[in-house]
Amino acid sequence: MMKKSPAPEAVKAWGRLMRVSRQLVEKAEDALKAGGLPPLAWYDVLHELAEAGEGGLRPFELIDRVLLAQYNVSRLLARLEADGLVEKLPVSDDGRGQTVRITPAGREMRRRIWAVYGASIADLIGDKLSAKELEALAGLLGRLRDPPITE
Amino acid sequence: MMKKSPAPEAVKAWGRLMRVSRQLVEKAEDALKAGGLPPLAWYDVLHELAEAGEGGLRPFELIDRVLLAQYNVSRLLARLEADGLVEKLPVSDDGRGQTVRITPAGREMRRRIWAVYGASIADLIGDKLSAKELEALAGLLGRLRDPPITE
DNA sequence: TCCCTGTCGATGCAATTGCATCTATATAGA
DNA sequence: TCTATATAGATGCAATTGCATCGACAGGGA
Repeated sequence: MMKKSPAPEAVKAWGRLMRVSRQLVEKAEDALKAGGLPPLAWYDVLHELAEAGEGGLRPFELIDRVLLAQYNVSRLLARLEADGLVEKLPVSDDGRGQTVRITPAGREMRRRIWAVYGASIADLIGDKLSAKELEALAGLLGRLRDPPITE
Repeated sequence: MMKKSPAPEAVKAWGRLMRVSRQLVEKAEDALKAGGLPPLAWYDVLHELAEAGEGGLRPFELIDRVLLAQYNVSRLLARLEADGLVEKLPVSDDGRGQTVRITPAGREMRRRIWAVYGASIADLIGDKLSAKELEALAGLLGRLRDPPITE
């Protein structure tokens, strides 16, 4: 079995991607912490649930949207529920499952997190690249996604 | 105090960056795990130490290179030492500190990890973008770094 | 109907991480 | 010199994460 060697350009881009993404996440998380707000993962889940609307989402649907492991979603939802940010509803046609819906308090929390998170995004990347460059970046990253996005 | 709102292009690029980087890290880590190899962080440290050569590095120098918290470096080095991959030497002119040097076994481990890690890089990004595109990506990411790289 | 297999979501336990703090040494200033 | 402050690195403890598994229900086939 033959193992590939990556091109030098690939190694360089990989290194940058790893370092930059970690730096950015860390700074965004720090900003939230400084504001007494919960971690980014909370935002991601609240965001998805807010987009899903009144119908809510099944936990397993959340899993691939937010890219978290099943047990992490399970525990994160338990915390969100304990804080009154989401509610779990039994689902009629599947006795195993449940539907998770965002509450008004959850929407408010999402808004508060966004005030800080959005500002971080503006600071960390919005101010550093032009609109064209940001689109170019998004385009390149889209092709690395799984599944890839071919715009 | 006025909070900025990010441009839509910035939000889109941010979202892609977050999702793609997590996906890629996860896949690379999975490949290592499947090969019975230690996590990426081990590679990063062994790599820096290998580059540093016989002189080794002080733990605090490692901290900003690998972007890990001080306590994580401390514990990671303890594990690497327990596995015989690095050795800690007292440093003459500073009684608080130590110098960490990679051992032959450490170099060998680095080589083994790279066989898998490098192949992941080739698969995950080398095969998806051209050399020109990879350079463009690295260039854009470099400007997001702290400190930014202006090539 | 009764398995058998698959999926949904939760959880016990071990490993890892984060936070705060500690010890030891260095350095600067009175 | 003596004291105060800063830096290097380690570590106790709590919170989080990963892994494996579990219990409950669904769906299909005999």
